[in-house]
Amino acid sequence: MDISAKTDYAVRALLTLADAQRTDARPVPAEVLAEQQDLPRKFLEAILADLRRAGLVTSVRGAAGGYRLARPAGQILLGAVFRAVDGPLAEVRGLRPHETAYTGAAQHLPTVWVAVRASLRRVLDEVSVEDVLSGKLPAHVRRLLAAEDAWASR
Amino acid sequence: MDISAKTDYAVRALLTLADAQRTDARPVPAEVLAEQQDLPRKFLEAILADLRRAGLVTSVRGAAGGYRLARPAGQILLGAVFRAVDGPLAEVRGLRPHETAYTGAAQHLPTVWVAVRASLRRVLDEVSVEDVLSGKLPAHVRRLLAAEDAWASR
DNA sequence: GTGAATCCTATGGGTTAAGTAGGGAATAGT
DNA sequence: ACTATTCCCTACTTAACCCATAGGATTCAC
Repeated sequence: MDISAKTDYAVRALLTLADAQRTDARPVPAEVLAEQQDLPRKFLEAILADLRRAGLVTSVRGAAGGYRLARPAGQILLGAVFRAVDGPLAEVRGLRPHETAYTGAAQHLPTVWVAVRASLRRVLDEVSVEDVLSGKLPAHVRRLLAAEDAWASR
Repeated sequence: MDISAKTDYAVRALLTLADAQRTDARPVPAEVLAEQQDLPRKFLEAILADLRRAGLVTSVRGAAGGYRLARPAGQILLGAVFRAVDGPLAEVRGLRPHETAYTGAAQHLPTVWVAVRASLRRVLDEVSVEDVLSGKLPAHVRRLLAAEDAWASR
């Protein structure tokens, strides 16, 4: 699982947007988002375009323009952000996990790939931008973090 | 999460190897593994070299040579296979999840990345080659698969 | 109309993924 | 000793992708 710079930037931009909207309803220019999280502005623009096409943000053109969350931060799931900028959560050689097929000793492998995807969904489709902003993650996610070596390398 | 062809091939080769060893102790040539799972032979050779360096298989050179599992299939975890051929399970812009650092609204983001990694570990570091071969996955993995839409796209 | 901002298309450089090619080194069977 | 088999190693290729950047066209508040 390589979380791309694109996805990382997208989440950070949305967090910054969510934070700004708590005190100010005006749209936030890409330039400001880029500054606050130290992101390359032109690249960020392309990412915001993806997020707009996916319906996660809305944009306002012209002077005093910028970006807004398309809905409350609590209703924007990280899974949606991943899919918007990087496509499906899990793929195996370009196939969706449930589309893979094998013969012989590898017969049951699709089950494993589907389980991998399901475990990603359990995190990404149940954590919202609001959750991350406030640091209050769902209980079952906190339970994952409680594993003794969750913060250690392997 | 893109599961690479390399990783896919590695797991399939190990499954085939485990299967063969249930009835025959002789080492299995790369050519045979390639045939049985329809993998490009030369590419597979490179992958088997990774697995050998990681201590997952042993090799025997010369006529009547081939590959063997370095230990019982029940003691080879998928996580080890992933790491052997593709490096760390999760990375963010080239960093390990626990090494990421952010300011401002993204403060709590490392927690999320660590949770993502933890959830992958819960599957990959608890399922062995033997489990996949027999189709008998651990209970908590089967529970993931029981989610109503585990097999559906999103 | 002017300046601020998004939107669109094109482009580039570097890295990686996936696979190929060719031959050297070891070994079992004869 | 010879031969066929098989692993081992280095180098190469080809295409795709990732991470941007450039330059302008369009929209809009004032």
